Amino acid sequence: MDIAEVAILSKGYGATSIEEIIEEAGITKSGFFYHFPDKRALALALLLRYVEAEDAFFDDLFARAEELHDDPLHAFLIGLKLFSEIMADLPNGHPGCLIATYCYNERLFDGEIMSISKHTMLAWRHRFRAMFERIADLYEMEDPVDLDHLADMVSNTAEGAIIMAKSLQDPQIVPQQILLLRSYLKLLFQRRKVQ
Amino acid sequence: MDIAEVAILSKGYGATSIEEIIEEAGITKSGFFYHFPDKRALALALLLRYVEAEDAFFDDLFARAEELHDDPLHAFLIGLKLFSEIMADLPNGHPGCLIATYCYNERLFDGEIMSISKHTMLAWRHRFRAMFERIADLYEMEDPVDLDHLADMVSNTAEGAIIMAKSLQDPQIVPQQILLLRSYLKLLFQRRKVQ
DNA sequence: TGTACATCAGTGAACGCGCGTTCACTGATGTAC
DNA sequence: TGTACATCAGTGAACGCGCGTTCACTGATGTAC
Repeated sequence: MDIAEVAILSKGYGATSIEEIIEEAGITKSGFFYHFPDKRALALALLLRYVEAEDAFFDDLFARAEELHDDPLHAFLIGLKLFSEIMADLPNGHPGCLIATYCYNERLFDGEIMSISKHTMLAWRHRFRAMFERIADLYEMEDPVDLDHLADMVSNTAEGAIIMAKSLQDPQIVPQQILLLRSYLKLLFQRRKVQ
Repeated sequence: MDIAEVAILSKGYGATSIEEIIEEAGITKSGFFYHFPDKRALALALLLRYVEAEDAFFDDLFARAEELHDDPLHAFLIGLKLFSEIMADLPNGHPGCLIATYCYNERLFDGEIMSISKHTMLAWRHRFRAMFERIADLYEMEDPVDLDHLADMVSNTAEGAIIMAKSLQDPQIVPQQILLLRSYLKLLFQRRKVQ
């Protein structure tokens, strides 16, 4: 249930009881255990669903951006702009990243969930690295940095911004920080086009 | 107790029981309640202690950096370099940020704890903003960005990197991301010194 | 078309455990006179 | 210096509650012949 995701994102996994999820879902506790063998199966199902949704989101986002500009750098910059606009328009701000919650609850989970988190982060690294490689083929970097680190910086910015936004109760921090990442990439690549 | 901080950082507040804290501390449960009126008093005490330690850490760090260079930009870049080196040398990586844990457990806490988190983040913003203002007096920005956003980017980078490092089980991500922030500031300010 | 059975999508009541909290107490140390 | 009392730093046992989980069950729908 989507209700469970909201609850876990605002209270943490260990502090979210099945009781309150089913109450909001209007189901009985036995009904819950009909669908999930135990509580960690819920955690797993939520994570898989979340990862899939995020992947689809980034697929769409950068596909749209690439429609708008042929150059990989400008397409990426447009993608970040679109990303920041979407984040700015979320009525209650970004609800939180499940992977971040799970990572601050790591001792509660078995290896499987931590392994999925890890591989999701690695998949994001590869996604963005591939995009940066295409950019670096066309543009010389102003300050040579590792492309894996740069790829991680995209996830990093989002994860950090979500925490800042929650702590400061200001959802606009997410789009602001995305635009700062965009500013960095502009300065890093834009100046020198190869040949 | 410091034991409580480690436990909370790896399991979350709601999922950390007093029982396991006292077991590791070698104290009885009644002994715990002699020191703290209830569990949330522990959360509060830990947060205050954590914030004080972080503030002292940044005071020291940038004081040392300013001893090494008079120019505010170069002093800041040196500070970030030192920061990244300290993070790289932590044997088990950064244990986690209490504010981040608490923010992903927000529904468990009263307004006081969330308010302290918020004001701590604001204090960090002011700290870094003041440093960027001194830099911006001497250097023209290559891409004009809001100094509050830029100040937030420092905390943002650290918060995000801690999550990435935990998820990917690679502590070196924290220093890597700090150095990327440093790279951005170099490109943003370094090129054009005023007059 | 009717009957028999199987599966699906749950329900309701009960379980044992561990949690946060309370409370009456205790032995060691400090202070007054 | 000795005694009386006060405070400090806990202890031990018990509490009630809510949690995750189990299990025997039930009514509605689907399928076979």
